[in-house]
Amino acid sequence: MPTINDVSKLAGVSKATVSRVINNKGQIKDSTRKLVFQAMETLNYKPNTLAQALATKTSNSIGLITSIFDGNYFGVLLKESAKLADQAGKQLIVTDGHNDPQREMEAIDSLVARRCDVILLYSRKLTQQDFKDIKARTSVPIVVMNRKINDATYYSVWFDHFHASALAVNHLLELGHTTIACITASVSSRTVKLRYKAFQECLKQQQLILNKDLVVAGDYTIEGGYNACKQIIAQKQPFTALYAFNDDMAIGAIRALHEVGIKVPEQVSVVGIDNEPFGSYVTPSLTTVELPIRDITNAAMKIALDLANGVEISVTETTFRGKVITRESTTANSRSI
Amino acid sequence: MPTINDVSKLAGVSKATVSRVINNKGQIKDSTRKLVFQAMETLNYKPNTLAQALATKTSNSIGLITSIFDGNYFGVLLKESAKLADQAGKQLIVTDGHNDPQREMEAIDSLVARRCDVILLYSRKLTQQDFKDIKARTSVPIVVMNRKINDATYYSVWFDHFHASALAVNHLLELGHTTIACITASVSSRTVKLRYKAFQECLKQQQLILNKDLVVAGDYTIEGGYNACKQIIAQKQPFTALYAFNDDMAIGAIRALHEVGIKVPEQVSVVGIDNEPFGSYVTPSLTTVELPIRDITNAAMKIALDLANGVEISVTETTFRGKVITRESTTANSRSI
DNA sequence: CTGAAAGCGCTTACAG
DNA sequence: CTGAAAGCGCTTACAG
Repeated sequence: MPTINDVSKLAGVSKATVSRVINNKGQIKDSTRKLVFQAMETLNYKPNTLAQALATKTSNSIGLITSIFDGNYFGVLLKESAKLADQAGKQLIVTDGHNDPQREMEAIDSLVARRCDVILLYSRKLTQQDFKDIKARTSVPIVVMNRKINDATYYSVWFDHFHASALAVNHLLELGHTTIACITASVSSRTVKLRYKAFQECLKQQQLILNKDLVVAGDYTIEGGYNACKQIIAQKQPFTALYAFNDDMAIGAIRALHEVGIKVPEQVSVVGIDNEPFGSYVTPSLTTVELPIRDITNAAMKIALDLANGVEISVTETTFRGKVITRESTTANSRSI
Repeated sequence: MPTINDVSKLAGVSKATVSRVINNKGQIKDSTRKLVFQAMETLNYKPNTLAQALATKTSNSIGLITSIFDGNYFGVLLKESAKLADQAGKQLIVTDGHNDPQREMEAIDSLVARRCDVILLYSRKLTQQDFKDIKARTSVPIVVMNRKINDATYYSVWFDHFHASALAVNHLLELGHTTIACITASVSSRTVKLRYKAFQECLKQQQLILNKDLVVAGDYTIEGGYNACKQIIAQKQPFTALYAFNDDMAIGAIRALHEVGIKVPEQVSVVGIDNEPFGSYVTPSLTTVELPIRDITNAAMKIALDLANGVEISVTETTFRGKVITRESTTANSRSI
């Protein structure tokens, strides 16, 4: 690979001058600029980004830590991030947090070691204490996605998962359902806790009793939803609605109900969360809560890029809310009419 | 951020010695090693990866260029890559090729400028000539995924898309279908061409006529398949089977058929490609061709890591083949019995 | 408008 | 076993 020295020799100027034309800085005679361009051209020279980073102390890179790699949700998150990073001339370094607090910490260390300008952390497992510890170790700005952080030194962009969950549950309640089965998630994340809490509170508000036999944890996959629903059915207890913590599990549940001859939505209404694209194409089409993943990604990246460019940022917390998409899988509770 | 100099001062040794303990190279007295470790600990020192890269001329990073961000397929590709890179102590830099040859070229340049040890290129648009040009510009090893390259200086790992397509078509032919509608793809990629060619040739082999009115292009989305199928239906020409170039479009097509009262599979059999997880959970469940995306990613990453580590590699081309997964959406052609 | 020199934070022969 | 010095490929005051 040719270096700046090769270019400077061929062009017959100092490397300082070459550097200036590369970065378009300072005054340079047109004729020498031309000379340098020619030399770069014939050598097919590309400045070594690593050396530039070392000299300027900015790496022009953004680190992204995530543990989610499934579904439309993640694809949008990543495509949008890559696009925005690209537009800003930054490179995106993607790291798997393995859904484990320890590994997420290591991922941060590794991105810090690489001197990322800023880190995007889509975290599910770190505790508030962990977040404190991180700040003690590094001064690299961190934008946390999907979590609300009680610490003004963080920038966080998150979904109001309590609200999203309440939307789903209230949708069923409004349709007159009073016995609602629930497929929660086995991962113990803040998101799951908030969603479950909303489920409890919404029932409570209507003075309804939460039957724990009708609550089973899945693993966010279609199959997990299928299995969880089988377990619920095996309880042999009546229910007229089912709420799954994501669309994949809702689809699995519908399949399980279908297999034992329970009709959706005539006998059981089903609602999910995520608004996966296939939801409007399955039969029956799926009622769900849409989370604005594109918006959240854009907001997070905008903050990240501002931070990388040293722009002052005043808002440290941004909240996004979902909305119900009503389709065929939910209907009024016939038994309560 | 503390540097190696800070550590060396605090520990009272030269930075050469610090470097040695960091990299565990050469002989070091236990006592001084301890001293250095202590200093690193109290300063919370992390070596600057960029400086290391500059000094050693290896960046310990792998570039990945892709244009696909949808579906399970991409999630597996990315998760697997991230995991393997991580295990090997490499970082993964992800770049969007924007499904455009020009942009893919720029993406390569940018990864080369960052001195990636090796580049993984999931390309859909570059021509054989483009591949030649790239080689003239850079000596960074490139592993091409999803394409067969007629150039031994490349390493390529690809699906036999002709074969996969033939599997789908022959599956329908074996069930006695003779008039088969086809939802192809509007993107003009090598993959699409190969799949269409297989469609043509399989029909030809059975001396069947290909009715072009029954061939419509979609855009790989569910909605695209839905619209394409509407167009096909609007032709008012009989067909007993439909082959879509991916599962998403197949699902959309089933929905369109459903809406006009055409029963799947009783009146029309439908087959897709990809084996998306939801395929076994929709109604009717979807017959499809599974492409071993996990295998192909592993193979590509293994080659990439070997290249990064200077291991000699003898195989420059690896081919993977899919297999039919038969489910409910296809059945024997009743009219031909 | 341009060059010589110092510096970014590491590694690695070379000497001892 | 350890240190001084040169070098990786850039940038950027400083001088002229």
